[in-house]
Amino acid sequence: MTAFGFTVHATDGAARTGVISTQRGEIRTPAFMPVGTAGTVKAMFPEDVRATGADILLGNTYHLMLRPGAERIAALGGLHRFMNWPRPILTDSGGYQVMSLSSLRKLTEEGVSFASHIDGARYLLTPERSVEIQCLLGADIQMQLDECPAIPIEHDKAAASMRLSLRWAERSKRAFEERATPGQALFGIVQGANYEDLRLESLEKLMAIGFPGYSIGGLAVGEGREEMFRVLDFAAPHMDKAKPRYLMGVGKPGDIVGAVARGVDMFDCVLPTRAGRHGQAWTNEGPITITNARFAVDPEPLNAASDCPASRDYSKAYLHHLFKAGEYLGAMLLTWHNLHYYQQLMAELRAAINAARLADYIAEFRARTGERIL
RNA sequence: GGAGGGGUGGGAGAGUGGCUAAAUCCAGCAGACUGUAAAUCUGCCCGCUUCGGCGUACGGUGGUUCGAAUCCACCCCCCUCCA
Repeated sequence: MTAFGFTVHATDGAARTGVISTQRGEIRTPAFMPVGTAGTVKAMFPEDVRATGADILLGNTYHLMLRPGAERIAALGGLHRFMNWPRPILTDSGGYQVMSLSSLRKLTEEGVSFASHIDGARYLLTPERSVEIQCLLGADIQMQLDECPAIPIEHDKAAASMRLSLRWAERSKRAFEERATPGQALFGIVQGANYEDLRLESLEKLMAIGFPGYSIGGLAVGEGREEMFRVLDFAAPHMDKAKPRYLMGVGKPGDIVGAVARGVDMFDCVLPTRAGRHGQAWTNEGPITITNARFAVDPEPLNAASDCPASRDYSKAYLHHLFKAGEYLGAMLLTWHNLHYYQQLMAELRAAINAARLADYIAEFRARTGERIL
């Protein structure tokens, strides 16, 4: 049994490369984790996800507890076996659904009660139950239940929310220590919206509780890139350098590049998969919408030099046609391509940090994509 | 030749006197998507526009009416059945 651990290999400014060790394998950081909410990275075979370069996937407490149910997955051998992904899995706690399903839930000190979006049945998700579910799933890295409020939010509301998440962090850790098996890890989540005093209070108290990794939650929720980077600028330097830092739910390639430069080690985002299903593809020159009329007769692939079949072996005209015709393969190919693009980006960032030339890489990235990265 | 039904915006198809530049769907054009209630959602979609409007428009012509896609007359075309 490999104990959970994190080793930093190289640094370049605030950025660093490293490896997270888990019982199911190593995670090269900075890492991008494809999102497999309901036990599948939508429109992808697990082996193809791995082939893009993913070391770890994200799964979801809320969706899996509703269907097929955490106990059933446990009875079937756990989530890894269930979805045929033998490598590490990180599970979200359901905290994001506190925001995204705000119309279907009720928040109390005890926890969150949801009316299932599937059949309306009521479920109570407490910090303890969330940990229990994540243990039943067999998640290698678990998240504490938290409240993820959208920005803008008034200071006093953000403070109350952040402190509730802190109390839930303590309860989550207690439950985790009772239940988890060796090799699993539970991360605490820093909240506090875009208020420096709240973020620092959250960080300090979370570190006092003590976690093997710290997530930054409640960003990319409406504040914009510049504001998100401002929060990272004042929060990241205070985070434990020896522990992985996970920026939850982020983001666009430009967001990731900027956050890596500020010392973030882990990311997840639905964007490459969702946008891929919706016809958007990231290229070295930035994102394109494959359904645009100009691609109808474009014989070039998305990236002729790529080692990803989806990027290299199909013309834009063909991809355009698949989307216009509503064919599944279009969504499959663009998802595949986008996931590969993201993993390629992470590999390039790691290589740049290891070579101590991240600033050059970012300048080059900005020049070719036109992205604004402060 | 007779009887009946019908011709509406790129397509399908509502509408049967004013609330109609005309529902809805599709096609088309563009945009959004950040710890996934998302193979989803939003906007545009006759022309011109200084975005307030202006012009033209529901097979054709003429008429009734303050007002017609809607009522009347004739004409043209399409479909079904009978001969």
